[in-house]
Amino acid sequence: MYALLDANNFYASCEAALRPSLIGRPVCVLSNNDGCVIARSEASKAMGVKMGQPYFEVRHLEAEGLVFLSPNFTLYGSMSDRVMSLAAALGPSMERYSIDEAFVSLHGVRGDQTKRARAIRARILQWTGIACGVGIAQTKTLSKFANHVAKQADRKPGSYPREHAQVCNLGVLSRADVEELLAATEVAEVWGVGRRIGEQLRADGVMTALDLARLDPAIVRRRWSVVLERTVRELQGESCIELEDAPPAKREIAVTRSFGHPVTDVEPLVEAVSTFASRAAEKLRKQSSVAGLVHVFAHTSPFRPGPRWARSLSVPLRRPTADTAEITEAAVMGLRLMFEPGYMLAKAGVMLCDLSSELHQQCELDLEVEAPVRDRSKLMKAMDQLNTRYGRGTLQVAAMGQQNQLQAWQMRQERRTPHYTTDWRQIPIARA
DNA sequence: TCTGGGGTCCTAGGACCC
DNA sequence: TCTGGGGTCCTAGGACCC
Repeated sequence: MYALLDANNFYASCEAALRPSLIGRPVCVLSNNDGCVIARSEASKAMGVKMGQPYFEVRHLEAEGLVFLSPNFTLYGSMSDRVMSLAAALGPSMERYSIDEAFVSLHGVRGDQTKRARAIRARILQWTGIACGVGIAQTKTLSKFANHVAKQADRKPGSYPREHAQVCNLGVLSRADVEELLAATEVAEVWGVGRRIGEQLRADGVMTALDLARLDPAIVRRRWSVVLERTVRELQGESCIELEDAPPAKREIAVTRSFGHPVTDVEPLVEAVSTFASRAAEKLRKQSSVAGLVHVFAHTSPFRPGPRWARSLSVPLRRPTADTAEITEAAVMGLRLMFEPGYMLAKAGVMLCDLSSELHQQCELDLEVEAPVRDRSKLMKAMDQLNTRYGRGTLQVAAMGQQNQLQAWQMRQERRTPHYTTDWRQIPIARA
């Protein structure tokens, strides 16, 4: 059995926990640069604000008392830590699925699981001010579904039977009762069914979660995919998706942002990309990985008229590294190579790919006896510790001058190590 | 004027090899 | 004069999640 615990309107709830005057009021949290709505309190949903809706479309609702807030991701992160540490009491192992959701294995947990979940839910609400819903069932997909029922029954009277509000345990229901709940749920609400597949399913007459659960997995595999087949099996009670209590290291790391105002010149872009690369390198070191490839991209807004421009470029690193300066240098290098002036750029980003374990890297370095590189690695660790303690950006790697960067890069090419296989002059410029 | 920022997995098709 | 077939690896793109 699995439990899925999910905080209600998480970012909006965090803000209300910090400022109790917001409780019960219509509140929306906006994305970076106040671009669009990324979280809504119940009262703001009732006013018709949609998830992801641009701020300028709903701004007029301020006059009706709707409060718009810029995001405070540091706050949400620490609130998440507190909620999760309390949720961990549900069972022997837990997977943090997102900032506001966790799957908990209930394997070996005895006694009344519904009662236990209600007690823990109440504790989380009392100690953090965050309200959660809990779904309990045989598989992850069914526990997601149970969680959906728990939340809807709580806030939309009449949607599902009242007794399932806040905590819904499918494990104690009869098969007929579970099917009744599935039949009352649109197919697109099922975890793993998105907009596209949802449309196709409806076109084929599969309207509810029960319709989907009654399909033959083999046919689903042929008609759609193995992914949807797994979803069907999970809805039928066959567990196909395991709990990942020790999350695998990320296979790629991205830092990307939309700009508050369009950017047309290369220098501000270099500054932005340097910041992204630096943040990405920090994330990389946090999971003790090194990257083999730096991917940098920039593009104009897809929503605005005017000439479109979108490019990206992959820069292979001489050797896998987690060094901020080397990664930043590669990203800026790539940016300068692909940049063309005269476009209103709306977004840019840096992605680190070909990630591998730092331990593996250490072995290679020991073989090479490259002391300066090991010292740099220690320097990076010290920098991360300082920045964790005194706040992000306390200590940064100073950007080298443009000419210096080009020269340094070219010099390295000339005396490149055997690990380096690609000549940057041959890197194709990808056009998107 | 103004439209988020991350991630994952799967598949199809091309390149390459024997 | 002749132009296969199967396996593997890689990449791009699509679909999904929050």
